[in-house]
Parts: sequence; structure tokens; C-alpha cells
Amino acid sequence: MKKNKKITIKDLSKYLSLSTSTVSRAFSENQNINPNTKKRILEAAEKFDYKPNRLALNLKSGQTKNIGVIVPEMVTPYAISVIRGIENIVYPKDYQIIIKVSDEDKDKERDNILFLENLKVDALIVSTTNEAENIDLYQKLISNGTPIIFYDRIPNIKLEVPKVIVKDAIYSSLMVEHLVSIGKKKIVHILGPDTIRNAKEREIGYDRILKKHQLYDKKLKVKAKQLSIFEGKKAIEELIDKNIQFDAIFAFSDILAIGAMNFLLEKGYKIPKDVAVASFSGTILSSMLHPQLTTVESPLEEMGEKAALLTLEKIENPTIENKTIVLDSNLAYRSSTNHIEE
Amino acid sequence: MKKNKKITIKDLSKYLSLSTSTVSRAFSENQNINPNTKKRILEAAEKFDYKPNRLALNLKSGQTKNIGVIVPEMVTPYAISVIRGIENIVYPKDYQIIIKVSDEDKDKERDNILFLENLKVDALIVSTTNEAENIDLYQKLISNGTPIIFYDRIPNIKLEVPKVIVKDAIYSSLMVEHLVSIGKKKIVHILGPDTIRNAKEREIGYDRILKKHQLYDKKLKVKAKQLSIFEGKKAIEELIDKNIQFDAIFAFSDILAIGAMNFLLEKGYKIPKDVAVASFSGTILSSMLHPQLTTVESPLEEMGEKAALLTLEKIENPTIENKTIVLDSNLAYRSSTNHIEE
DNA sequence: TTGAAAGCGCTAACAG
DNA sequence: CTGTTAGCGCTTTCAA
Repeated sequence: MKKNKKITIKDLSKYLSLSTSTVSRAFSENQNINPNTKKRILEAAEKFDYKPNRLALNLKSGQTKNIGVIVPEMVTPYAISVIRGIENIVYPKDYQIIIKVSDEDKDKERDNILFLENLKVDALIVSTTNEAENIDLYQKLISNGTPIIFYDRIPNIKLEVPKVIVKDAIYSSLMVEHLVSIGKKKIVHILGPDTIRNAKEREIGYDRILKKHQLYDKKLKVKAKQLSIFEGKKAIEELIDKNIQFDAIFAFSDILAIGAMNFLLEKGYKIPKDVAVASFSGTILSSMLHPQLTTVESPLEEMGEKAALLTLEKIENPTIENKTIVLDSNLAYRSSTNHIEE
Repeated sequence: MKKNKKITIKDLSKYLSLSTSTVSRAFSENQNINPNTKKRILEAAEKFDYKPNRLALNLKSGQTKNIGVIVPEMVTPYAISVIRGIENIVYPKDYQIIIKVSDEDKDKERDNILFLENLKVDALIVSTTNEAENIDLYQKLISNGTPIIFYDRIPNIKLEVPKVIVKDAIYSSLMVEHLVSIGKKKIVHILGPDTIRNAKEREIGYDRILKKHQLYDKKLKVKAKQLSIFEGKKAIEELIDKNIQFDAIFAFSDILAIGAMNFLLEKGYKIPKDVAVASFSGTILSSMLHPQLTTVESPLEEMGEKAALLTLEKIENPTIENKTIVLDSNLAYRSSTNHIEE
């Protein structure tokens, strides 16, 4: 079966005995066109259910109206929330998004960039897998005129780009302060991989509070090599093996916290009585567990919206200054740290 | 900064003193072109980093090379696995996918269809929110010549379309049989909403086994109105309120099982000793919990691949017969049903 | 205010 | 085997 014959400007012009250019003008703003003519055209368009052909517009304008979005992972619903925010902004403006997932793999990320470049996307919104990788490529795209906007996990290098981030160090501090406030003294920090800029920020926040309360002990810091359940589990297993005592855990991310918590649960620990657990990230995942996880909830959807706004700005005006937007988060206290005596 | 001047076939033809058509021929298969000429052209293309302009190709062919994918939800990593499968197949064929999420809302699903139609996607791959909704629209698109391929949650009506499904009833039976085999006698079924075809299938599987073992009791079936953690919790809460005894739960989906299990855990039940819990779906979610969830693991990635294959077939040959592919699943036995005496 | 004509980059008859 | 030409649907000078 053939596609329905789509009606074109030509058909309309023929029907109305007008030129195609006049018809065309009826669909663009502020053109020199007689209001009556415009009205007639619009009515006819309505009647025949005319829709401008996006493909032709694209070729004409050289724009694909596509924005590439590269996210580091999709195992957690983190990215999907950010994407929702992006959609909120770009769909009304007639842009599409093409989503690519890097699966925490810098090489895959590189492929994704190349793929999207090849697609001639009008801009790129990205959260990196590794703060120091693929910078050359990003740099190249940018100098070729493709706007790139980073969010959350941004490159460490001074790249001249717009970005949206959260206050990692501050909220990390606040969360650790919470752990101290509920009486915890030996607070473990499961650090994120040091290929992620945020990991360092969050560590700074953690260090600050523990030192302030003279609870700091280097032995309480364990590094996760990757963001996986297994690494979270491994980190804690290591501590236990080394016989290092602790009564709380502050993990770099949900997924790490989950690995740690499940391991403790398996071993019969009571949470939060024996060990309180808190993390950073704020996806719905944290409330799908038992006990529910106390966490720093980043404003993911807003992050996407801001990033999209910056993107659109940059597309419309490539010479605009590169803003950095810093977002506040929310502290969600849940059962994993709120011990209720039984 | 302006985009780099992209070089075109025209530039190449000028440089090589050839016509644009000859140059064009060098990039398409099986054309009448002198191998040497072709070689020269390819070399020049390489040298100048020539890339065919997708936008022009699209206009020319009337194809967007975009495939729309509509998924019912993205709270669980279900869809993302299917999408991965789709990507495996379509990316090598130079297609892009545009993902739209319906959030279990039939109206949103409708918007998504309209949106994608407007985008002139070459085909649609969809998993519905509701077996009986938006059929008119799907029907319309199909008769307008847009291939639509359904997977997993398909419409109930006899729509003449290719589809990919799993053996819901059979695996449901197998899972319930497992529950019986570990000694459970009072097996609750949390049914999915009856707007989902699979819910009925899985119920059939459940009924069959319970009747076979003369364990069937209508009171043990509770219906979830939606697929949410809360509904899972509510279903079980209801049973307990009504003082209905049970020692196992078979839930329509992961998310329902999670709600149920967390509620029981909160109330101090031991899982699986007091109550064993099993579900159907097979995302990574089930192994992120404690205890890990026994579940029917559907071959999600494969499902995506098959759906994509059917899609490509249909795009290339619209008159091809509409196949239905039925996939096998895997039973993953985990701690939520394997009680180990302590 | 409207129309004619050119052209975005590419492909595909058709002719040579 | 190669070139000429027209045209996909639309916008945009330029002229009228």
C-alpha cells in the first residue's frame, strides 16, 4: 500500500490560483502578505490537512532540528528524568532528541559522539562517562560550530561550554552532617571512580564535615572503581574483611549504596540501627527499596530543562556567552537513616 | 562561529572534472561506473572528508530514516533493554530511533502517536499502555502506509500487524509450579490491570496450575489497577486486612512484586520463609533488591531485535505477510523463593 | 502585496 | 560508462 499522497504547497497554490511563494509566506511570521490572502491560504491548508514537509525544510535550512543527548547510563532512571526535562523544553520548539547511552564506557561514548556528529544534529547535550576522555572530540565539534552543553558529569578540563551542575560538595556536607546528627561516629564514604569530577566534589564535602567533628579517618574511605551494585558490595566487604568498624555509609551514588546495603542485609546487619545508609542522586530507585534510602535528590528534570534552555540559546545565537547554571538539591530523609526504636 | 563549509558532490565533481551524477554513482552500489573512476572519486571523497548529506537524501527519498518507538513506561529498565535490541538492528542499517514514553497513560500514548506521525517516521514500534485504546489511530496510520510493529503489550483487537510476544501463560504456569514445588499452598496472584492483554494470559497460567493442584481459591486473586509500587502494596495490604492467609505471591510484574514485598518486609514478614515472592518481567531491577526477586526473565533485547527485524522487513516490503514471533523466556530462581533454613 | 525563478544536495531517467 | 536535465518541497531574492 502506498503512502497517502501528501499535499504540498504546490497543490495549495494551484487550488488557490496563487504562487507557491505567496502560499509559503502564509506560513511564516511577519511576511508581506495580505491578511485576507493569508486567511484564505490558512483555511485551504486546514481543509486539505496540509502539513509543511519537514524534510524539505531541513534541507533548505541545513538544520536537522535534532538534538543529540548522550547519557552515561540507563540502568537507573536518572537519565530518563533529565531527558523528560529536556523534552519539556525542546518539543514545543519543534526539536527532536536522539538519545545515546554510553554504558559507562568511554569508547562507547566516543562512538556516540561520532554517530551523532554524522547525523548532523544541531546540538549536543551530554553527561560524560569520564571527566578527561574524548575532550579532543568535543573540542573539535565545538570549533566546527556544533553547540555542546554538559550537565552533571562534566569534563574537568576548562572547556568553553555552557553547563548545568549541582552543588555536589555542599549537599554532600549536608548529608554527612545529617549522619553525624543522628549519632553516627564512624561514617564510611564509598567514593565514586576518580574519573568522575563529582566524586571529588562529594569527597570534599564529606572530608570537611568529618574533620570538623574530628571524626575523620582515612581508612573509612573506599573507592569504587565503577558505578555498579557489585562495586558497592565489594567496597563494604573489603572494610569488613579488614575489620574496620563503621556505623554509617555515605555512598557516591544510589547504585553503590544499594550494593552496600544489600550486602549488609544479607549479612544480617540491621539498617539503620547497625549501619545507616545514605547516598546521592535522587532517582525513584531509592524509594523502591526496603528500607527506603536517604538520599540527596538532585532536581533532575529541572537539570534537563536548564540544559535544554542553554542549548536552544546556543543554537539561536552561537556567540552567546557560556553560562554555568548551578542547581540546588533536596535532602530526602528516609528509613535507611531514621532509626526508630522497636 | 560558522559551521565548517561542508563539501558536496558538486565540489567533488568540479575537482575531478566529472558530472555530479557520476560522482553520485560512486556512492551507490551496482551502478554502471568505471571501477577506476569510482576509485578516483572515493579517494577524493576520503581526502576532502566528504559525507553525503542525509538531509538531501531524505528529501529525495521521502524517507526520514527515523523509526518511532513508543514504550509504556521508563520507570523500570524494561524498555531500555528492548530499545537496545532495536538499536542493534537498525543502527547498522542507518536508521535512527525516536523514543516516546507514554507513562502508562493512554492519552499520552495518543499524543505520542500523533507526534511521531507528524514527524513522518518510516515506521513505528510500539508497546501499548492499554490493549483497547488508540486502535483507531493505529489503524489509520497503517492504512496510510506507515508500518506498525507491536511487541509485548499488544492490542487485543485483531489488527493486521507484525508482532513479537512472549509465552505469558506458559511461563506464568511454570513459575507458579515452582512455587508449588517449594511447598507453598496459598499462592496469591496480583493481577495486572485488565487493560493489559498479558495480564489475562498470566492469570490463565496461574489458574491452570492452582486448579491442577486443587489449590485454587478465588480469594487469592487481587487486581492491581495500575502498575505501581503503591498498587502492589495495596493489594497485599487488602488481603491482610481481610485476614486472608497466604504463603506466596506471584505478581504480574516486578514493580507490583516490589511494592508487595517491601510492604511485607516493613510488617516484619520473612521472605521467603513466611511468604515467597515471584514475578514476571526480568529487568535488572529484580536483582537490585534484597532479597533478590525470583522472576520470569523475558528476553528483552531479543524482543527488540525481532521487532526491529520485522520493522525493516515491512519498510522494505510493505506487502509482506504479518508475522507473529513468539519468544521463550527464562526462569530465574532467586532468594525471594529459595528458602534456606537458618 | 504578489509572482517568477533559482537553488538547498542529491538521484534518476534519458541520451549519448 | 558518462553527462544532461529535471525535480523532491520549500524559501528567498528580485522584479513587477
